[in-house]
Amino acid sequence: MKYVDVILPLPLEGLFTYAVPDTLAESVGFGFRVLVPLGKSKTYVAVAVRLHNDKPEFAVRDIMAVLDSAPVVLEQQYRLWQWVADYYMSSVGDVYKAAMPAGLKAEEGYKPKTETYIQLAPAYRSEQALHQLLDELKRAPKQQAVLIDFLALSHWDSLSGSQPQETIEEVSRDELLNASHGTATVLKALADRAVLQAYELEVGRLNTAGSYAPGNIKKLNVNQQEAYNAILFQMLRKNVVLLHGVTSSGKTEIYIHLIQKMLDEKKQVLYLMPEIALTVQMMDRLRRVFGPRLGIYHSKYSDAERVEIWQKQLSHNPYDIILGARSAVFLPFQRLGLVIVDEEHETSFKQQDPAPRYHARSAAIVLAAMYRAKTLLGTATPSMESYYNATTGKYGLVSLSSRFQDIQLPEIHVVDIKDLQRRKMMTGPYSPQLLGAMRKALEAGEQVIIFQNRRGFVPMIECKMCGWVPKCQNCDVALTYHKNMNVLSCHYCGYTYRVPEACPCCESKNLQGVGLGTEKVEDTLMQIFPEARVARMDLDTTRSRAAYERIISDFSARRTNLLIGTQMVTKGLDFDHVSVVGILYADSMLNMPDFRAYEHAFMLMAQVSGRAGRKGKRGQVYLQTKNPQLPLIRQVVDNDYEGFFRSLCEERKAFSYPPFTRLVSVFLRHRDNAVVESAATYMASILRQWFGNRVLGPDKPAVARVKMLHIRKMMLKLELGIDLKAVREYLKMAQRQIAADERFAAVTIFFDVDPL
DNA sequence: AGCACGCCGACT
DNA sequence: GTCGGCGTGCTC
Repeated sequence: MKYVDVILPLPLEGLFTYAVPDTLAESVGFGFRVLVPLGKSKTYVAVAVRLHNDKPEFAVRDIMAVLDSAPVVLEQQYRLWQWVADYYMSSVGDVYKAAMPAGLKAEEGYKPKTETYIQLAPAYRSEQALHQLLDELKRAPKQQAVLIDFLALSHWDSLSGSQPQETIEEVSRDELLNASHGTATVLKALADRAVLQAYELEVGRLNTAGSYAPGNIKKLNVNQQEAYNAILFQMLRKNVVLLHGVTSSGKTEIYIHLIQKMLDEKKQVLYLMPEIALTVQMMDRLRRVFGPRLGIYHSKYSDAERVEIWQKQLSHNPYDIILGARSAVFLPFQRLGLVIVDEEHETSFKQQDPAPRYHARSAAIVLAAMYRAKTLLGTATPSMESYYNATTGKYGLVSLSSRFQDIQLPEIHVVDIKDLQRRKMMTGPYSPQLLGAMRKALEAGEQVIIFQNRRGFVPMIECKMCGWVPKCQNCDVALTYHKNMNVLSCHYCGYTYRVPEACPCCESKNLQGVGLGTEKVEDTLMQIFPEARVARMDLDTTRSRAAYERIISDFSARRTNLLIGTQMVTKGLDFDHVSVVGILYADSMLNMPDFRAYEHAFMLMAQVSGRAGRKGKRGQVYLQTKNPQLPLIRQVVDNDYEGFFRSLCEERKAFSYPPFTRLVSVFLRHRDNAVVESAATYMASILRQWFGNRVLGPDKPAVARVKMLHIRKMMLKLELGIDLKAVREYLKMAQRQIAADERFAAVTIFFDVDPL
């Protein structure tokens, strides 16, 4: 008897073993999907990863079917799945779930897209029969017209005799209806008469648009060429190279040359971009050069499209370049030569909520190593970790400090809003300097970006009489007021509530908003600049791929001239006519109770400032803050990444934070606060036995209850060089020990390795 | 993750 | 006396 070990798409440890009936024994192999029963009534699509003859001790069940005739998961992919599961302490089943498009994991699964086509019934395929038919249709002029149009579209030269089969064009139903102005009814009448017949044809969803046009590659300028050469040189010795290039230094052009070099060597390239920044701009730029050799893989694309890309990558004719977000690291590659991680500092490369909580940058480096490929990290503001690795020599480092075509770095004006408020010179959250610059820019036909990192109208509502604040029933957070929908919404669980007319405590009607969200910015700026064409870009306005792309293309084409947004507007967008950027309140980014607050604030401000100024004109950035004296503000103004990095290093070293230590967060969740509290205390005591004062906490996180579950958090601070494998084993041991205690059996414990 | 099994409150 | 609430434990 043959057995097969499979991965189930469930958060279960380890593999499950099934028997392979003799009838299927020849048709299953590594990486094949098999249909298996689980429990009383469920069936799952599992991935076979080991075939063997070792009879297990437990009773095994038979696999029900083999779904593939060739592997859909390659050995290297499975190795990456194992690495992710191991390193990030999740099950392979979770990795499988994250890695594969839904269509490949579902039983009925992916349905090829079909289109209805029309053909002439065989009985009428002779000249004589056709003539007779057209004659008979004289009394049905609409039908006759549709038939004639059909014959024309299919190149069936009806009156001068039949055609050889090959020259007949397939005619789709839609095409025929469009061309003939006929109606579905008329077509149906012809079908009922058995004149025309419908049939279904599979059509691909994938874009094969454009043509491969390496001639469109622009020549590199001297600085770019130097950087390009330096990257190749560094790659002789290092597997990972960091390209630190200021905004507008032309990093993309360098990437394009590197990609072309890979194509010349018959290698594939994976180009990763942050989830949110996968812009039309980048797609267009790459497609103009690489045309049909480029595939796009992104969560905003339909699942069916993703299934087709997956299958294409397994075929004999895979895309040579994949431009994709995080999950594209899990695609099958046959001859990967280079991985580019663009905007490598972006935190959206780390998956936050469902497990596996993996960092796509790390996964990319591991993936590349498996193929003996190289990884290039690119950014204007390197992450702390990457820059540190570059300075210690673990990564190669290439800097590109001159801007393309002598575009000047933006001029950053620090505006002290504390002082202006005292002198009553602010118009709401706007300083006169910012408003003046905006007015000038808009009147000159230029564009403006305003950055405010809160969505909604106001992040909180408060009763002015008694101080009552509406909170979410399920989570410990204040509700955000959304004026457009006129609801209060919880940004943690998504629940919406009606806006109360009066305070439920004191019945006062004096409820007021506190704080500032993008909706309110939009509202007030439309009043101040009634002639401006305003667009807002935040989570609420970009739910669909179409909406997201429209906002960007409208602003690109200057159909809008004032763009308001959350951090979404900071990410890798290049616009040519933005002369003014406003950061309304820098302090909100600094007041986070988080050791990364400074890092994130610098990144955001540097990134959003980089949006200002293009060809020929120096951009103006207005940075409003109550603390203009902070060194961080100075570093942003001077575009002093080195200085920022040095001061951050000192701080991180002094307080033993990454990159001088490694962190693992431990979360406990339960619906009863007292239970989770004592479970956390218990777990901390277990962990301290092994890890001593490396254990911090347990603490209540900033939001201590989400979706009805109370949360506790501990942190492990581990010195570099510690045996991480052993650490993970101890953590799992502690987890098992908690689960074995009947009081805590229902407490969910999970880990976040290298938390952000 | 499902889903069945099982043990306690409001109904015929 | 039962219907059904969800808390617990298992699935090759």
